[in-house]
Amino acid sequence: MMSSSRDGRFMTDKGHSISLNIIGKGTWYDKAASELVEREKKLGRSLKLIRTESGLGASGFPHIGSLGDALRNYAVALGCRVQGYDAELIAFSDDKDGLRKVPAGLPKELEKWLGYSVSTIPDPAGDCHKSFGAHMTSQLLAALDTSGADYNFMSGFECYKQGIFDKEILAIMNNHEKVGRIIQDEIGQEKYTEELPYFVVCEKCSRIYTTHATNYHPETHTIEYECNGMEVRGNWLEGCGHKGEVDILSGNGKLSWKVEFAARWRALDIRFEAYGKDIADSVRVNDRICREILGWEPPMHVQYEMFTDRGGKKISKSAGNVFTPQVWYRYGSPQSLNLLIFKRFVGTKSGSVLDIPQHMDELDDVEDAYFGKVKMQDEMEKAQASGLYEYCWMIKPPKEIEVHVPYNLVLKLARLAPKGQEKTFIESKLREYGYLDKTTNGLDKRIGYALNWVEDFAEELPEINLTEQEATIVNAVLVELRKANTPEEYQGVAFNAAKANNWKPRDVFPVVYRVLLGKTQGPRLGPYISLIGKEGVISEMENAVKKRA
RNA sequence: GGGCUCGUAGCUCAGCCAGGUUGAGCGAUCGGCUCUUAACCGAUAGGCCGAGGGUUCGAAUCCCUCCGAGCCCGCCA
Repeated sequence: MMSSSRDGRFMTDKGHSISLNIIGKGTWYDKAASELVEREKKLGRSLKLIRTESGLGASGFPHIGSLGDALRNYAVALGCRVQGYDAELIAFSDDKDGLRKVPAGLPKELEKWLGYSVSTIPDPAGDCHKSFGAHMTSQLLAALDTSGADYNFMSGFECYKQGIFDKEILAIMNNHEKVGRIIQDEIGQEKYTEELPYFVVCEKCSRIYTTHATNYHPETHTIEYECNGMEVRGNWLEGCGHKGEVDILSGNGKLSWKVEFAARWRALDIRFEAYGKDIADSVRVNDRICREILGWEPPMHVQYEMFTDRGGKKISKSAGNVFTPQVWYRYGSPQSLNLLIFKRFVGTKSGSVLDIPQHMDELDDVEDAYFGKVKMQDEMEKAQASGLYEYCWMIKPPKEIEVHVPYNLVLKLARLAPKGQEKTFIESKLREYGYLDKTTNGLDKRIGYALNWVEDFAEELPEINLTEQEATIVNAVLVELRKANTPEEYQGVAFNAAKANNWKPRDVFPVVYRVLLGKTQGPRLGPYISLIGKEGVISEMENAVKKRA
């Protein structure tokens, strides 16, 4: 039935028409939200508030992937809002988890805290937060704030303390044999056919990962445990030997991950959770626990690929040189990082600082689509690009377009810019190239990002080792330069030097640029010398010649 | 052993969800920007979309099989 002009190419040459309805803003998130709403309707659940969830790791520095998980889940909540439903992201901190490994970059002394809940370990950065876990979580929450997301924060530690999961804990413990069978059935892990899926905090040594819980007493809802040690990430944590019995509703422990998601989903009424493929097995188990033990249909899922660095290796929370959102924000805008995260829901993507220029430019492209600055023949294509832009701004896009300058151009100018006059130099060049004709909105920020980049990734200037002939050339240029006094005259010095000695200009310029910039190419000399100052250039050239001698 | 992703121009990738004449950036070649260069502008070259089958009026796109590359899980959380 569709054949109006706005459907463009969807009318085929043979006259077949294809129905096309753009869902929401036309992005993956709109599609997922739409499916989610349909699913909930079929299940007959309330649509008053649709909750999505992201687990916030609290045992290491949050990296780009941690933010990616939270933002993908947030975007589905946004998609629900676009459809007209109330929705929110639950940002759930896994701060009841124990410390399993000292994160790279932190002192070895922290090893004494291995096995303790991260909420009971002091903040390694000093007194800025009340615990190790709180410090790590706050980093991710800060990134979420910068990204523009809103969320409902919950602490696992507090949830256990307040008894939020009591009903679920009881249901799981009362059926722990069936739970053990499900785990074995799904992933072949036999551990929980013998043990209870609950980690007790040892009453004597206060550690959570050294205890084994074996006997459950339903009438008192207590479990017996023994602190006899456990292997954690290849290291043996020796137990203190204590034997005891605790109330599982006391908050003195936590559910194993193999069953905790399920408890969270039902207790917090979670309807959607995207997850990285590294925890695919746990999610599969939890789906069955949720359905078969808790009698509640688990949330809709989407599995996505892990972020990888340029070498294709997983970015690990505990590996060194963690690529955190804060690092990205130093060289690129929050929206450009949102774009990296949002542009594909499931596919592999690299998460490297090297991607920042590309994403800054790509954001300009989708901004053009949103503001109608580019013609797109296809309604769907246009909707997807401008929709993506809106999601990058969390559906609150700015009213005015920003200045668009290729990031690599600003970088190049930033590299060439004379010290102390970076901003003036870059701005004047960009004006010369005609980039600032329409607006300078956002220019300062862009220059700032590029300057940060150059400051942090400055390439070592290669040793300027002039040959005898090159030294002669430099000396000849020096002769001319001493006579010159205006930008116009500066511009002529290389040519005059060439003429006077019967060289070609192309023999002279590379040498001059190498002395001044360490490269064989560079900006127009006249204005550049005038910006740096004649005296500075003369002394640099003299030094280069002197070094040779 | 279980699962996932990718394979499209010399290179890096986009397009695939929701089928309708494959695009971009870089690189290459040539030209323009009143003298070299960066940048910018213009033009040209370059792809049986990994292979084979299926569905369809029509497949890079959906389904199956195979080949190749990579990742996750197979401790624990």
